[in-house]
Amino acid sequence: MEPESSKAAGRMKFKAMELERLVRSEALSGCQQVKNVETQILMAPAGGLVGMAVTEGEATRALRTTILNASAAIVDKFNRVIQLLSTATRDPNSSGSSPGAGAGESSSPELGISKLTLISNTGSPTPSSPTLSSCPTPHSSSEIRSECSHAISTQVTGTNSFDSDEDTLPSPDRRDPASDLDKRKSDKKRRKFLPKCETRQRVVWTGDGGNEPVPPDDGYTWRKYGQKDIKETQFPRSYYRCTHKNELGCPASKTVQRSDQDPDYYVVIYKGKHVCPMVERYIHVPADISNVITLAPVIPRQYFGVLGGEGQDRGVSNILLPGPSASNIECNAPIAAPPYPESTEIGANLRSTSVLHKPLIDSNVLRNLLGGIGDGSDDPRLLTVQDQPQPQSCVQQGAISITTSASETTPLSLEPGLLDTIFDESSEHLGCMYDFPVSHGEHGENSPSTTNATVSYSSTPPLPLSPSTDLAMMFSAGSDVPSPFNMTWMGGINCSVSQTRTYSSTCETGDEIYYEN
DNA sequence: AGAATTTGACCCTG
DNA sequence: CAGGGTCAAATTCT
Repeated sequence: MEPESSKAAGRMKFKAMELERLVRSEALSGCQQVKNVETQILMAPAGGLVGMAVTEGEATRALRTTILNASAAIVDKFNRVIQLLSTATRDPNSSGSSPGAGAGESSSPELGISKLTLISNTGSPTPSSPTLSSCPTPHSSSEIRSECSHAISTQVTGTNSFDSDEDTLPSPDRRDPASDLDKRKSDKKRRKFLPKCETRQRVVWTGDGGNEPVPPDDGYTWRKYGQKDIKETQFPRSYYRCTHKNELGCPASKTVQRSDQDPDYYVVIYKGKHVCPMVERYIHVPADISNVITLAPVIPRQYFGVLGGEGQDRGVSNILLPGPSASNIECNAPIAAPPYPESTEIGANLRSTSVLHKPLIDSNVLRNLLGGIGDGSDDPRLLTVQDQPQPQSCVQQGAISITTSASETTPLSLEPGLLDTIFDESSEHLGCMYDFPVSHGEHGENSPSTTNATVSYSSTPPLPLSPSTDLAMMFSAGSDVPSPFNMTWMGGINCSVSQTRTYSSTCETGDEIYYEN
C-alpha cells in the first residue's frame, strides 16, 4: 500500500511542479513583454516620455501613460502570482519538495526579496522562460530586480564632481600611521553592507515648491546618518535609518532625494521593513469625518501622469515608470498643478455660482445621504435650502450649482505604502457609490453638468496618488488641518471614495430639493 | 547632557 | 578607479 500512495503523491507532486513551472513561465514571459513595451516607450524618440509630455498631444501622452499604467498593473499581478507561488513552496508541509528547483528554491523565499528575483533563483526555469537577466533594461530604476538598486537615476545636465578628489586628500589627523589604530579604525569602519534586500520606491509630492527642507513625514522616526552629493544631480541624497535601530534592531532605512526636474517631488527609497511600532504622533481622524470634512478642490485629471522634464530617457519619468518591480513603485504622483482654488466646506454642498452666500445642508441630512444614521427627520433625502445667518437672503438669482456628494470612509488596515491595494479596494467601493441620482426640486431644472468621481484619503504622510485611477482626486482635510497634505492617519488609512455631481438649478429659499440615495 | 545632524573619511561594488 | 553607501567625530539642536 505504501508504494501506491507514494506513487500518487509523486504524481501529484509532479503535477504541481508542472503547474508551477507553467505559471512561472507565463508570468516571466509576460513580464518580459511588458518590460519590452516599457523599454520601447522609454526609448521612444523625442526624448522619451518626458519630452513627449511637452511636445506631443494630450491624447498621445494619455495613451502612453495608460500603457505604462497597464504595464504596472500587469507586472503587479505577475508579482502577486509569483509571490503566491513562493508562499506555496514555502509551506512547511511541502518542505523539501522545492518544486521545480530542489536546492535552489529553498534558499530564497524567507528573504522576502523581490518577487521576480525569486524566480530567477529557482535555478530551473523552463527552457523557454526567460531568466531575469534576460530581461534587458537600460533603466535601473525599473529594474526587474528590486534589490537594493538605488536607482534614482535622475539625470540632468550639470556636474557636481567637485568632490572627486576628496578621497585623495588624506586628513593628517585621521591618517594615524600607528598600525593598530589603523586596524582598529578599519575594524570599526568595516562596512556592514546588508545583503540584497527588498526596496520600495516612492515618489512623494510635497507641493511645497521646493521650499520644504525635508520630505513629508511618513509616520516613522528616522535618524539621518549621511548625505551625499550624487553625480549629475542637483540635490543631495540623504540617508536615514530607523531611530530604533539600536534599541530594537529595526533594520529599516531609506534614502531621500529631491527630484531635479521638479523640486516638489522627493524620491524615497525604503530598504528593509520596520520591526518597530509606528509612533503615534498624529491627530486622529475620526471615522465619521462628514462634519469636519472640507472639500478641497478637485485636481484635474490631466495633472496625473508621467512627470515632465528634460528630454531625457532616464529622467524622473524613469522613477515613475512601472517596471517589473512596479509593485514596489507605489505611485505616480500628480504633475505639479496650478494653484488650486479655495476649498469649500462640505456644509456648503449647495454651492452657488452666482451668489455669495452658501446655503446649508444639515450635516445630519448629509449623513443620511451617505447612508448613515438617521436624524429622525421625516425624509432624510429632503433638503431644504436654508439661509445662512449671514448674508441675509438665500434667494438664488439665476442658476446655482448644487454639488452633491456622497462619500464612504473605508478604514483599511494597511501598512503605509500599499497604495495599489487601497485603490483596488477603493474602486470596488466606487461601484456602489456611482449612482445616487439627484432629482430636482419643484423649481427650476436640474441637469447634471459635471460629474466627478473622487477618491479622497486622509493620511500622513501624504499618500501618493494612484496612477491607475481614472478618477479625479480630491483630498479631504479636517477643519483643524491646514492643508490637505497634512492629513493624518494612524496605522490604517481612511480612504474615502465619493462621487460628486454638479447640477445646475434655480431655486429660492424654501425650495425643496430631493436627493435620492 | 543627550539627541540629532553634519560632514569628511573610509569602504565596497561594479 | 569612480560613485555611492556607511561610519563616526564634530557640531548643532533641544
